[in-house]
Amino acid sequence: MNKIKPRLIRGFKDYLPKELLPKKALLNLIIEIYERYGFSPLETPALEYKEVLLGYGSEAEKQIYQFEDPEGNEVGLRFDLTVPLSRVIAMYKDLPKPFKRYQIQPVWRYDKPDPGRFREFIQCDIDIIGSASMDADTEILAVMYEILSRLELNFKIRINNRKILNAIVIAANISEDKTLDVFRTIDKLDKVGLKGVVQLLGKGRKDQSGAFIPGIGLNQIQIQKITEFIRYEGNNREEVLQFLEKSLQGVSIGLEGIEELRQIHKNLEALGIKEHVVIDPSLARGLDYYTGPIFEAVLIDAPRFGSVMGGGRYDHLIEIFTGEHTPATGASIGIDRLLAALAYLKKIETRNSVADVLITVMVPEKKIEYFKIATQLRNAGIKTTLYMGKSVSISKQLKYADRLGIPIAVIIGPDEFEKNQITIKDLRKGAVLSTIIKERKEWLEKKPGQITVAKEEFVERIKELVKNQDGKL
RNA sequence: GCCGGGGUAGCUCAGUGGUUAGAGCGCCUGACUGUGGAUCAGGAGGUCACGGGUUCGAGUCCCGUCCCCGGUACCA
Repeated sequence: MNKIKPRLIRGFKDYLPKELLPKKALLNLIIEIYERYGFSPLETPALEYKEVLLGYGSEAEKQIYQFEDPEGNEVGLRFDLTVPLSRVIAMYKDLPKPFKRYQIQPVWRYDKPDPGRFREFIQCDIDIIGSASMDADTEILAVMYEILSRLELNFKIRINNRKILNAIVIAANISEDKTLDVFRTIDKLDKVGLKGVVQLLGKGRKDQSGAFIPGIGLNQIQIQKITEFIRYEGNNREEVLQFLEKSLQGVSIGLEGIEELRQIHKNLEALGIKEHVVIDPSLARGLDYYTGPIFEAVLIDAPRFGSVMGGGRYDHLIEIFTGEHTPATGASIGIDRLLAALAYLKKIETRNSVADVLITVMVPEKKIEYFKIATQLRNAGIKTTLYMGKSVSISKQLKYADRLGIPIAVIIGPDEFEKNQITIKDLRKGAVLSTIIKERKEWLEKKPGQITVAKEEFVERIKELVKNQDGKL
């Protein structure tokens, strides 16, 4: 028989329990917070009509997985969650507005896979549709702030405003068609540094591999005007606002943007959010649809992972579908990046099993008794697995628990059955001891983390042990 | 998309055109009285990415394809 060669489609990925367990824990935390802020869940189909997907323009076309379905419809996999959201807003006109929703679903993009970047990935979006108020932007920021705080991370949320960036471009006397190029270049500040940005705004630069990247071709005066803003660092939000007010006098779009940030600033003060959220005139973000405040979160202790959350206001996007002015603001969490950063910061636990308890089986004839014990633990809400392998060796079974990362083993052999007792073993304690103990005899005698208790109390004792885990995800 | 480097055991990698392709780790079995780790003894595991070519002979040289890595561009 010809074996089928097992292989994955390029850019796609399996999630084994070891990776999926922390990912699900993180998603649960995110959902809990989204809902606590009153965002309701929304799900939409993976497939949309191509016409819908291309609603925002055809630049997207080459990145969409598309095909003709058996009925002859031109369809494609969604590449983001904003397009389906817009369609929903346009289709269900009786939805009370402002409409607050979260959506956590996979999207597909046919672009080059990179380490940590796949063609199928999950987006975790929150958006508020139908509110032009800065209160909506504040709420989005508050959610981002709360998630990062709950993860006990050292983070910074940078905020800026597209109106301010537009004003800078106007103040620097740069032609309108170059606006977006300028924004994208500013967006590279973290990556290439101020010097690199200056080169890219002007003639261009050579990268590490020696390749030449052409610049935008601005003149010295224009470049200087831009750098004046992006190199500015204030001590607090108020200081940055005053700097901007002074520098953008007379550019009305800029003053409008500053006023918006001032309102957000006041709201944040009222919420007690101060140092972690900063106004940063150098924040640009690459997307062209942003119209107002924009935000981005970075982890100070893991800067190489880049932004882990981002978003902003997009007041003109949804009207492409609705035909009427529909202001909107929102944000998205880069869950894979965030997870990678958490792993790097050693803030996630990696195990191959969800189970907290393995019940070892030494006397197969008494399997009904073992099942009853498993049931007792399960009824108490403890994730329990009963050994199902063929070995009756306790050694094998403990090794099985060890390899799966199951922290607690329950041992019931002839002695325990006779005395109506149960032995509970905390494998984490042994793991610590094993680095010290060199003699097998001593190892066996120590029986680390092991207690034998009356059957009546074993559920309670295990509950305590399960609770006693560190605060990792 | 473009430039560069790579693909040999589950993992990390050695292997000058010349016998039957190796190592370390991991895995499996056993010993050490009903206890993970350590130790000891044994074992399994390979289409040398795939296809073609050169050659008496290819893991090794050449071409193509696929995939991975680094850089760059793009990223709703």
